[in-house]
Parts: sequence; C-alpha cells; structure tokens
Amino acid sequence: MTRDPLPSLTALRAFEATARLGSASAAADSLHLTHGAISRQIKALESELGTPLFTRHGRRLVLSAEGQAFADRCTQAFDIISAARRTLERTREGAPLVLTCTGSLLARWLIPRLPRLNSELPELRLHWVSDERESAAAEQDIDAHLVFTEPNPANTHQRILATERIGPVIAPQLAAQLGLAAGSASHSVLNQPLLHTLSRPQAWPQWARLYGIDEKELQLGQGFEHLYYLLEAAEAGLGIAIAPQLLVEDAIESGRLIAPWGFAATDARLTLISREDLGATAQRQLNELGNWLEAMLALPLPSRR
Amino acid sequence: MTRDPLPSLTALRAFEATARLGSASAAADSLHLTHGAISRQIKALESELGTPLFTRHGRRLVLSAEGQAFADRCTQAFDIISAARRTLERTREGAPLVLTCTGSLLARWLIPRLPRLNSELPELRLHWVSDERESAAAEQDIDAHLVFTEPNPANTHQRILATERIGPVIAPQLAAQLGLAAGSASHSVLNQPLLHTLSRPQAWPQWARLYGIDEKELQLGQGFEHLYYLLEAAEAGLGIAIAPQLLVEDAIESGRLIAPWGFAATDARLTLISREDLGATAQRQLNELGNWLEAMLALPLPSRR
DNA sequence: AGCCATATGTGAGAAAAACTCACATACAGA
DNA sequence: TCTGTATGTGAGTTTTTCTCACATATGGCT
Repeated sequence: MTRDPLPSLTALRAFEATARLGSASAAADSLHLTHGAISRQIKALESELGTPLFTRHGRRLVLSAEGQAFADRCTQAFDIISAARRTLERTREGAPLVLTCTGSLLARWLIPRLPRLNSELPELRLHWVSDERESAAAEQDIDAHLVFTEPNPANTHQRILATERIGPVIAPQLAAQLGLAAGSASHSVLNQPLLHTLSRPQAWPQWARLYGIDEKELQLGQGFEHLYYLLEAAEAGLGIAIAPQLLVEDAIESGRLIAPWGFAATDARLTLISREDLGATAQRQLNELGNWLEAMLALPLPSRR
Repeated sequence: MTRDPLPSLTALRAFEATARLGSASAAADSLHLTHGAISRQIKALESELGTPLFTRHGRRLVLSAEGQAFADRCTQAFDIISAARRTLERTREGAPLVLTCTGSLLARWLIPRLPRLNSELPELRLHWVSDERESAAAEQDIDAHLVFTEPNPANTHQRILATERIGPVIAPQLAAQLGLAAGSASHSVLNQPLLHTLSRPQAWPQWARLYGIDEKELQLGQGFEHLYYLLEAAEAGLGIAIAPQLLVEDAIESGRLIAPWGFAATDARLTLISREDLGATAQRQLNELGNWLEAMLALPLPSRR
C-alpha cells in the first residue's frame, strides 16, 4: 500500500528537462530558471540516487545508458501528469465546452444564432474555435467538432444533425445584370465564371452531377481559400458561388443573395463529432447543444434565426 | 518539444498520497510530515489547478469524480518514477548482482565456495539472498535465482548448469549401528525411518522409483521444514535423509555423512534463472558467474572445493 | 444530549529548499 | 590564441515548505 519514498521531484523535473532538451541551459530556459539552479538540482539528484546520470565531457552533458533509461521513464511520468492536468482543466466544474467548426460556418450561421442559443440555454457555456480541418475532434482540448462530412457509420461519437444541401448563389444585382430571373431553371449558369473554393474543389462538379449537367461544361473562375471569402465575393457581385444552404440562408433572407436554381441534397451531413473521453458534464452539455441544433435545423427557414 | 508547466510536484505528491490513502493524516504519516503540511499543499494545488479536488464533508475528505481520475493518473506517474528509481539502483555502476537460492544450497554449497569464487573472480560483486520459493527470479530487485528445477524449454533467460542427482545419506555412526556398510546396495533402507522435508515430499518416492522400489514400502519418519535442517539432523545421526548430491558432497568428503546407495539423476537441473530486463553490466556479471559455476560443477568431486 | 476521539483548517514563525548572482572552469572552433 | 558557449560553484537571498499550537468540525459512544 505504501510506496518507496520518491526522489526530490523538483530535482527530477530539472533532470528530465535537461535530458529531454539535451542541455542544462535549455532546460533552464524552459523552466524559467538559471542554469545554476539546474546544475545544482542535477548534482543533488545524482547524489540522492547514488549514481551519476550524466557523464561530463568538458562543457557537455551526455546521458549515461542508465540515465537515458531513467530519463525516459521520467518523461513518461511527467507526460502523464501533464495530460492529467489538461484533462482536469477540460472536465472541471464550470469549464466551457470547447467546439470547433470552419470559420464560414461559425461566422455565417452560428454567430448570428448565438444570442438565441444563449437566451434559450443560458446554462450552456461554450467556447467556439474556428478550425478549417475536417477532423479536429480528437485534438487536444477540443471537445467536439461541427462539420459537414459523410458520416462514418462505425463512429459512435458522432451525432448527425442535418443533410447538407448545396446550390449556386448570386448577388441580385448581378443576376439582374445578367438577365437571370430568380427561380429560373435555365442552364445559363454554364456561361458564367463560377467562383469556387480551393478547399472544396469538388463542389461545382458535384452540383452539376446532381442536376444532370456535364461537369466538363463548367467554367471555373476565381478560386478562394475558404468558403467565407467565397461568399463575401458572391455578395459583392463577383460571380456565381456555390455553398451549403445553411451558410447563405441569412443572406438570402435579407436579400443579399439569391439562389435561382435552388439547393440539392448531397451525401454529406452536418455532424457533431465528439471526443471519446468526454466527462459526464461535458457529455450532458453536448447533448443539450445537439438537441438545440437539431431543433433549430428542423424549423422552417424563416423562423430559424 | 516543450511541455506545459507542471503543477507543483510537491503538492502533487501530497495530494496523491492523500487520495491513495484516503486521508490527509495517513498521507502525512506516509510522507513523514504533519497533517498541516498536507492540508496546505492540497489547498495550494486546488488553487493552482483552479478546481477543487476533494469535497469536504465535515472531517472527511472525499475525492470528486475529476479528482479521482486525476489522482489515478498521478499514482500511475509516481509509480513509474518509483519503478524507474528501483531499476536505476539495480543497474547502476558498481551495483552488486542480487541472487537468491534456498538456504540449504547457500549454506552447504555456495558459502563454502565463496572464498574461491572471490579469489578467482575478484571483480564480481554478488549479493546472495536466501529464498525458499521455486520461482523468485521475477521478484523486485532480484537479478537471478539459482534453483533445482525442471527446465522450461521456452524460457530463454535460464542457464542449465548441472543435472540434479539425489540419494540417501546417513551419518557413519548410525550406519555402523544399523549394520549398513558403505557401498552396500541392500534395500535395508526400507526398514529405517526416513527423514524428509515438508517442502519436497516427493523426494523419497522419486528415488524409490529410480531404484525400482515400491514406494509404498517406504516408512517416512520425521519431517523437517527445509533441507537445511534435514541435513543437520542426518549429520546428527537421527536417521536416513535424502538430498541432492551437491548439498552433501562436502559432508561426505569430510566423513560426516556417507551415501551407501550412491546418487541417481533426476529430471531436475541446477538452473540459473535471470530476470528478463537485466542491464548490460548485470548480464555480463551473470555470464561470468554462470561460467564459473559451470566450470566448478564440471570438476571431479574431490577438487571442487 | 453531551463528550471524546478523530480528522482537517489555519495563523505565525521557523526551517529547509531552491534560486540568483557573479565568477570560475572547460572546451570548440575561428 | 582568442572568443563564444556551456557547465560548476561559493555566498547570500528569496521562496517554499514545514511545524507548532490552537481552532473547527463531526461521528460515534455512553
């Protein structure tokens, strides 16, 4: 039940940092100490353990074989402590749920609805972080990831919220200028330069297939890094963009964009993917958020805001 | 490459001991501190981590769920450090090779030969510990175990040194009294009370089988806990004992015992079983010892001493 | 209910540990 | 040989940790 007395843990920390970083000076910087402090701690540790851990070659500290093995174990132990601390901070009472999604989803759909979310679920403490990657759920410190993706049936830590629907959008001024009437089903889109994103080059071809249009006839125009810029460009009248309905519904509602050809469902789903080791509190919060999002997405369009 | 700053490790040690032992007072005893010191450290840690780890129920400290998870990780980390320290102490330069064998083997064969061993291999630092169990090789802090056992072909960390040979031995005075001539092959052993050990009850039946004697005819007399006492009893003339040749060769040489019926090989071998994670130095030392033992055991009997 | 044994919390000051500074030492490479 | 970089150390300071003594809380026992 009882354990052998541990060596001085302060000394151990200095030793481990030195071993890991390869020099006492680097360890001193890393621990915000002077090299003298490190040097003393290492000496003290060697004396306490009764064996040298480094061999001194002039101004160079080289780990002995046993010292290396010992240092590796210490690193392992400290990594465990460090990870435990992070977990504790993530799971502690009152800690916010940390969520990621792409900047465009955050800016164009979530942020406009946060006031309503806050008023309907005032207890829910959330922290949104934008992350353009498709899979950031397992990331350090991220509790869950909201993303359009094709669901993985094997993943039990995901919640499917809505079907992705994509469609071309255009500023009304540009539509008028081009002679496109809202609601027109014409294929005139083919004659226009199509704005697109570099992060999702398959969007236009995908849409074309859904509408039975030969994708080779598409004339791709300017590309943008992210959907967010693409939609700004569309609103500014730079051309025809393609986007998930969710991200343009506000713009359409307010008349900044129109979607003359409507939207078509894709195989992707708006999915909430959570890490597997969520604490009980976080899991509860996440469920509440999922419920709210699901309810919100089920509302008829005009009242979604 | 760099790591998050660790929490105060002194505080962590106090917390972990408290969590593990279930009380601050117990932790204080365990760490040779006062309960006040523990109490302060825990408070400091909770303040540093920004979350309570215990819920206070009057005079009782109860871990919160997150605190429990955190404590478990800390215990794991400290266990690693503790184990690493033990390993370091075992493998450090100049550390003796720690060996075990039974008390009888140690007293009746090894100790009489240690002077010769020390003079022939003066560099070899050994520490012999008696242990009556058959398998002590994986034991904490034990490098190797010297034992009569039936070898396990799958074990690569064993070295077979000699075949076990067992036979009945008797004090010459008693032999004379009973009318037994040395070298006699008679079955008169059957009429005598046979001294035996409780730790190895199969020795006499085994021998009887080797000589084609019906083991039911054996009349077991007084039993002793260990071979060591058995042999003392035999030398004192209490009856006929059975023992490995190795353990009585000195006594036979000096005339304290005789072996009228000789010795017969069994399936057991004198085997040096080592732990699997020996350091390079220890492995080298063990090889030297094994070589020496093997050479010694290969010598003709009179010069083995 | 009252009391006692047990366990934790805390203020003040003592003790110990850890740290810094400044200088010393040691080497590698220009 | 000189210079830049890295570790070692004596002396003194700062910070942390600990103890003591007392306070507080409570669970079980009579």
